[in-house]
Amino acid sequence: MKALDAIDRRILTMLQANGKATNKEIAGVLGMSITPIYERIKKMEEAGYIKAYAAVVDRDLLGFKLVAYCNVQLKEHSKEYLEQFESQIASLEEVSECYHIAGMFDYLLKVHVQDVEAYRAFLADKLAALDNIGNVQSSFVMKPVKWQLSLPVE
Amino acid sequence: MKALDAIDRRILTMLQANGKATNKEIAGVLGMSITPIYERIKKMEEAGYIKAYAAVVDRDLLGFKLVAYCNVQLKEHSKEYLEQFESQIASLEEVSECYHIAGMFDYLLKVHVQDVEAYRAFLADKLAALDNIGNVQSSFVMKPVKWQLSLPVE
DNA sequence: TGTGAAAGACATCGCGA
DNA sequence: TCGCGATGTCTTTCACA
Repeated sequence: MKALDAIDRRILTMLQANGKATNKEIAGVLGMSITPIYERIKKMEEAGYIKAYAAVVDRDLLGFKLVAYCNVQLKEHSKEYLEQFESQIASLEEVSECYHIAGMFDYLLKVHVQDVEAYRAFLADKLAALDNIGNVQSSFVMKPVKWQLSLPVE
Repeated sequence: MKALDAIDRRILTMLQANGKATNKEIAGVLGMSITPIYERIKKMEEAGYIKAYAAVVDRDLLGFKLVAYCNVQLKEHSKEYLEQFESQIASLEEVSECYHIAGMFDYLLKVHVQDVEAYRAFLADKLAALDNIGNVQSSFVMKPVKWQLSLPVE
């Protein structure tokens, strides 16, 4: 697929804001008929520009009262150790995101738990249970100031 | 709305994985008919358990080659300064997430930009242009190890 | 590429158990 | 609360400009 044009990008913006927007709605806003909208979306899905559609749930209502970002420094940095750590971390359900980062730490984890006690249990029983964990520094989210899934594609 | 039961949670799991899953598909998996699925989803939408539906786009394909987490320490911490910083940050399109955190810094920003130069420009022209910015420490994402939007609701 | 129309699938809403 | 059936809407495809 070629690069996206302005129309594709406007469609993406609308779908990021509302994944259930109908082709008809989009066509109406863009002043086009339904078919080209349908075909453009299909192509962007096939080309991977649109990776998925998802329902966004409310963390608080579902009882995940505590979100923490957890910076981790490993002791050993050989390839085997990194791969081992990554596969172990990926299997922890509390960890929704994990990045290998460049900076003062090796990995950054985003952790969702019910409360502070659950976070303590996560650190003590799961994270610290892994070999090779060096320094760990946690930041607790007190207030989300901004959260948007969408990227400014236009 | 009362608390979610096991069926609601299974529905949420499916919708988090695929926001376009049809009621028919879900009904089939859960061994129920379409109507109760439809009504349960409707109730979860109205009660706010489901906040939105969104298309998930591919950052890399769209040219956002650099993701950075940026820890910010402010100089002044009076209410007015915090509110001013938050409203200014929220208007920056590079910032997809911003949290007021407890820990070694005051705020954590997630920043999406095209490349390192764009990040430098963001820091120099936008972030540093704000009053009241003290210490700033950035971590660059080298490799996403795990990324999931969904929460383990079951 | 885009438009318009037609067929099929789905969401939505009564009614009954 | 759930299951079934009717209706309107959307998706999907096809012929054509």
